[in-house]
Parts: sequence; C-alpha cells; structure tokens
Amino acid sequence: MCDIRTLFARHGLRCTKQRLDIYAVLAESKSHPTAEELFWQARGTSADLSLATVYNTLEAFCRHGLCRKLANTEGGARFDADLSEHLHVATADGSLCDVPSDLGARLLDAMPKELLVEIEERLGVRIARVNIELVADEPASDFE
Amino acid sequence: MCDIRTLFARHGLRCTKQRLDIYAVLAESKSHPTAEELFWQARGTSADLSLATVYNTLEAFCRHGLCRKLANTEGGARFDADLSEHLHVATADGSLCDVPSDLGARLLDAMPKELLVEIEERLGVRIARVNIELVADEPASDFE
DNA sequence: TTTCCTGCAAAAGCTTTGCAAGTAC
DNA sequence: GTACTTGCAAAGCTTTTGCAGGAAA
Repeated sequence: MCDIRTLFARHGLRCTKQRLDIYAVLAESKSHPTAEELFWQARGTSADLSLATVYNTLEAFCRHGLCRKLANTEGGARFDADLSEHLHVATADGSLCDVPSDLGARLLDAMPKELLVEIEERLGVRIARVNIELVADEPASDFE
Repeated sequence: MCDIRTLFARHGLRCTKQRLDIYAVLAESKSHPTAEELFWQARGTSADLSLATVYNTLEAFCRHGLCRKLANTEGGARFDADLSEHLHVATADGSLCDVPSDLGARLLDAMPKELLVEIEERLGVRIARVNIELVADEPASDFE
C-alpha cells in the first residue's frame, strides 16, 4: 500500500483513495480486466467510485507508464499492469491469458535482432516493442 | 470482378453490388481501413450504400473467412483482406502498416516450433495463429 | 491556496439491430 | 417463391467530457 504511494510519486501521479484501489485491483489481477470489470471489483473496497474515474485513472496510468492498454477485437479495452515484455494467448471467448514468463522469454529471445534492425531501416521506423499474441482456437481448458 | 463473384460463391456468400464494391476497395487497400473509411471509399462507386451495410458485410466477410478484423487500441476496428500470415507495424498515430512479406516470413520462420508446442501443452490450448505486431515510437517516415 | 481529481450526467464515438422493401438464387 | 440483403433509424455499448464540489501537495 505504501509501496503504491511511492510508485505514484515517482511517476508524478497524485495519490487518491480511488487510484490506490484501482491500481491494487489491476496489479493483482491476472485476467487483464476491462474498465468495467475493474470498476465492479474496486467498488468492493471503494463504495463511492464512478466508472468515469476508472477510465480517467486508467488513462493517467497509461500516460505515466504504470499500465498498458491491450489491443483486442471485441468488447472493451483491456488493461495490464505487468509492463514486462510478455506474451498473451487470445482465446476464442475473447479473454487473454499470460504465457508463463519462461516460455515467453524464450520465444522473444529467439527473435533475430538483426531482422528487426533490417525492418526498422526498410520502413524508417524505430521499433519500441514487439508484441506477440498467440491466437487459440478454443478457450484454455486447464488454465484459469 | 468476375473473380470476386466466384470467390463469394465458393465461400457461400450471396453476391450483391454493395458487397462487390466493399470487397474491391478492401482488397486493394494497403491501409487496413476502418468500416467508416471503407464506407466513404466505396460510396464513390456505390452512391447508395449505408454504413450499416458496411458493418454487416464486414461481419459476413470475417465469418466466411474473407477478411480479418484487426485488434487495435484506439478508434474503430480495422479490417484486412490479406489473410496470409504477415506482420504489422503499429505506428504512434494509430495506423497499421504491413511488414514486407519477405522480412515478415523470416521473422515467423525464426520462431521455434517446439516452443509453440510446449506452450500448447502447458496451457492446454491449440494455437491457430501467431500474431506479431511491431510497435513503433514514431510514425513511419518513408512508407505510405 | 493552487492545482488536480472526483462524481454525476450528458454527449460522443463505434457497432448492432428491427423492420419493411428489395434482390439473389 | 424463399431466404437473404439492404437502407434507414433507433438503440446499445464503450469511452470521453463539462462542470461544480472536494482533496492532495
């Protein structure tokens, strides 16, 4: 709790009860919740919390590098407070699971760096991050 | 044009003027247009075309395997009629560029197959497709 | 005490849907 | 002729915004 306060301070974010609650729920969640899911979960501890505040707060977190908005094709945006480079599996029911970090790291390491440099040169862009998403046919069966 | 008719027939889609126009615009586009962009472009040839039809048609195309809805974090969904496994660069302005297919194929080939099998086993999913997105800091400078 | 944050409600996108008329097969 | 498609308008979602009161620094 005190940790989160210093985290906010380091990132130039004011510390409010709502933000503490939202961040705590997001950081503990493994399911990459939507704004609305966060709202209902954080409501458990913060009885007075509005959905608009959740959206505003998530936007502030993303802007200050405390979380990431994940791309997806259906429903609302999903958010992830885990900023390490890691992979997701997109299941058929629209949910996202993390790939265990050892496997994800091996897959990312296998990516030839010189090829990325070549792409940067050919397209005239600087690649900040590589986002790998594994698209699954069926929902994960033995993973919650 | 006649090609598209047979393509539709093979995929079990009825052939209407609107669908032909929408598909023609989508297939020629390199910019992964949104439904609204497609609407305005297809309107050039089909004066009577409604946005609802564009949405319904794109949904039918996706369902019948003629195009893919792309995940993104901002604005509306984007669509791609190129169903080959290929990579995208997401630029800071929210647009998506294709990575030249030779480079993309080399990157995909570099991915260790046995690692994917291990992920399938550990998570209990079947991976249908690997989606790699290169996230760029700045808009592409010499690529249109 | 200044600046930022919050809740509320309204508004603004994006997308889907109900329906009557029209079209493909 | 039957089943599917279209345009229109309305509704449904997700997300953003204006504003007045309140809290952080």
